[in-house]
Amino acid sequence: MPPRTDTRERILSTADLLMRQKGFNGFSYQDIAKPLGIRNAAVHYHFPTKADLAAELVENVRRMLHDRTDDFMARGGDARGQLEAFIAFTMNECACDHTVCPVGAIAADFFSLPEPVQAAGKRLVDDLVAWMTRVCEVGREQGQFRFDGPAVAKAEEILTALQGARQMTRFRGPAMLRNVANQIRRDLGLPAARD
Amino acid sequence: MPPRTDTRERILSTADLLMRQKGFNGFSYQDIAKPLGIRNAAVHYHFPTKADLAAELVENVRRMLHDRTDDFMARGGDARGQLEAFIAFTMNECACDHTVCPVGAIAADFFSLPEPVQAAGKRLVDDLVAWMTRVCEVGREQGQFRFDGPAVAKAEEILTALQGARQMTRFRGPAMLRNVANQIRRDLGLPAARD
DNA sequence: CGCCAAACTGACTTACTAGTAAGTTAACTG
DNA sequence: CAGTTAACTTACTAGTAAGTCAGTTTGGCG
Repeated sequence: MPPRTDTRERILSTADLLMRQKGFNGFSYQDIAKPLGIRNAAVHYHFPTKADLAAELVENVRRMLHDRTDDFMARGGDARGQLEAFIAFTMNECACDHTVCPVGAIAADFFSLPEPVQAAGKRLVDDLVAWMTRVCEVGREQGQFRFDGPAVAKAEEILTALQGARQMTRFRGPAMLRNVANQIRRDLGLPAARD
Repeated sequence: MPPRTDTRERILSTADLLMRQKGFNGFSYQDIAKPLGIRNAAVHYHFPTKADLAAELVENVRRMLHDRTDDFMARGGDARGQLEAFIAFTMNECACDHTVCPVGAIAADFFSLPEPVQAAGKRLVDDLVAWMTRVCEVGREQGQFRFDGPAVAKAEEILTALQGARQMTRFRGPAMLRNVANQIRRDLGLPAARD
């Protein structure tokens, strides 16, 4: 049965935005409660500690990634389509609300994070790398992508470049992310998108 | 004349480490003062606000970069040597103290930062991109590097990949940064370093 | 209707935050 | 030697952080 209110979901979505805009240590339970018109304690009712909240946020992203990619992981498919969808997703989120990805949001503050949040981040990154590695493998086998070296290294390069670009966009504006996305395409032998 | 104590320098170096390990919002004046055996107020004496401290940290990095690269910026030189030195510097810092670069440290928390710190970050990123763009230009002209597209896009890709890799290393271990560095080399037509 | 439990509120604690103000020490300076 | 100043300490404020707990509202159910 559905919950009687959607408060829990609204807390998650508010916290998600705050964490990706300001980092794990850059927002408080007050910052979540105020715009939702609820009290501090209501947030604690749903998420006893901040670690619970952040870990669930990261885990949700991992589940979403899993849902979107498990078909490709199992049966393969259009590698270029997977890559372009990820780039588009990244650019869209970045343009909409100037957020970084959750990995970037917790990576910088890593050594000030509670252990469960660190662990959730590790699981997400492992899944991301596994998926992108498969995308690179399949893309090269099918002749869509051209690159030297192991697929995992190429995958890690693509992911880290996009993550870094999304962060640096805050200093240099959206052109940077477009440039990096295009360079990733060129390196793979794909045509760059027009700016 | 030299200052009568080195407290100011020791504050800077302690804060630098803390900020790059835990992020701007992940450490306090207490965290600086305690290991130095001084009081909270002594830190405020040298750096009235946390923004003053962080902005100076970032500005110091920019000056260091400038000092190390102004000869190359003015007269050109060995592009591959510049790139390799930067990769080595990045890998060394990362391995020593598990820090991210100052850009990464403040990028994630960007929208919770005081304006002077944001501005200092922008200046540093602008200088970094200008330098790496020149490295890519010179490297391609001299036939050391091979890549398609504008040099600035390649430069941004290299910088963002290294920054992202240095962060993700926290989740995946040092192999990730080595992989990314090698993939950057391969993409440029350079031989990968042995692991 | 009355009961129960989920979903809160109000009021609170404890700990820590950045920052300040006034006083102290010790080295240099005239 | 007296005065000045840099470099602090001690003691503090006001605000905010996460987290707790006892009580209240609200909707569903027998």
